Amino acid sequence: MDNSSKYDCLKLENQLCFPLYACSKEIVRRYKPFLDKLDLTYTQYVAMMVLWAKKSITVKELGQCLYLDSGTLTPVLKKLESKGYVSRHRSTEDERNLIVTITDQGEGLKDRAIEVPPQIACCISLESSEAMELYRLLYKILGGLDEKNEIKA
Amino acid sequence: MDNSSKYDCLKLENQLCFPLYACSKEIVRRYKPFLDKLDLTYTQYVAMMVLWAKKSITVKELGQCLYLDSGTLTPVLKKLESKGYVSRHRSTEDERNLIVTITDQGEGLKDRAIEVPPQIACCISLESSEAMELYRLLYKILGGLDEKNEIKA
DNA sequence: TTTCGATTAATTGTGTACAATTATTCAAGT
DNA sequence: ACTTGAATAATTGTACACAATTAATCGAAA
Repeated sequence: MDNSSKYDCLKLENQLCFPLYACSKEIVRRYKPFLDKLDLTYTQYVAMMVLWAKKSITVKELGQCLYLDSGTLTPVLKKLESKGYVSRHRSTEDERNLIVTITDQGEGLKDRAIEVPPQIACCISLESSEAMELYRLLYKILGGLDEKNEIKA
Repeated sequence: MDNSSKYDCLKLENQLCFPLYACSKEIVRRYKPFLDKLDLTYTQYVAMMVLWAKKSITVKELGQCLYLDSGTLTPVLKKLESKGYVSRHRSTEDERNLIVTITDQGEGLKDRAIEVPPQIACCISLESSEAMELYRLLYKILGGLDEKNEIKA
């Protein structure tokens, strides 16, 4: 018999966003014990990742990398500054821009941070090919969302 | 030439968790204009989804459905109660349990809520088969995480 | 040069998330 | 009945996340 109803789209198990939300949340939670050892939260950790690669970046650019705005980043970066991992200075060419620069101490964290990704990887129960496909699909969605933003912008 | 280094695992573009985190966040943000019309946040919306299906549930069970604890759910459910969408009562058999029940008004929201999923779906730039594969992969990860929890429990 | 719109961070206010703790209730065994 | 340990929700404290607003700066056009 047919149990379908017009309300089926409202069932949690028929949603795609919900497992995305739950999965993200649960994995970030798994990071905590490892990041605690570095005195970092997950948000601080991804910000440091950008800085380990770029050394120096404006808040605006960092926000574009991380999909975060200054409302979120300002307190995060102040926290990282208070821990001595980054410094914050206004650009001399354009004082509207705040430039975040990694410190030697922040650079030093890198060697301890490389222990983290393998320990997270092993709690993701996917085959390598599945992980790659998941990666592709997520960036395909993000790319689609970005496009729609550009239209607005 | 080979540019690889032992720090490659710390690059944002080599992470699987980051696009998961960003994608979840960005899609939830896309819900906002639609959920505003229902006077719901995303968390309140997923809680209502469970209640539209189950009518009545304990906070503990709801938390298991949504991967949330009472620290998050208590204020969310109090908010939904203040809006008149649910009622909250202690179980008479076991007063430790708080039972959340949907009200007629909460039930009434359902007809307006069915407008939401199609409008979100159209901003997810995936083929139907890709969406199904993404769904499968996300639940595979969630299942793996749950298993590891059960060992601890 | 003055003005005015745009850009950028910071601030404000609301609402999650979650770890840790607390308070209440239950149940099993004494 | 009493005690003790487990279970459940609520509370507390910290840290995002984001919309909306504000403040400072820049740049281009009048």
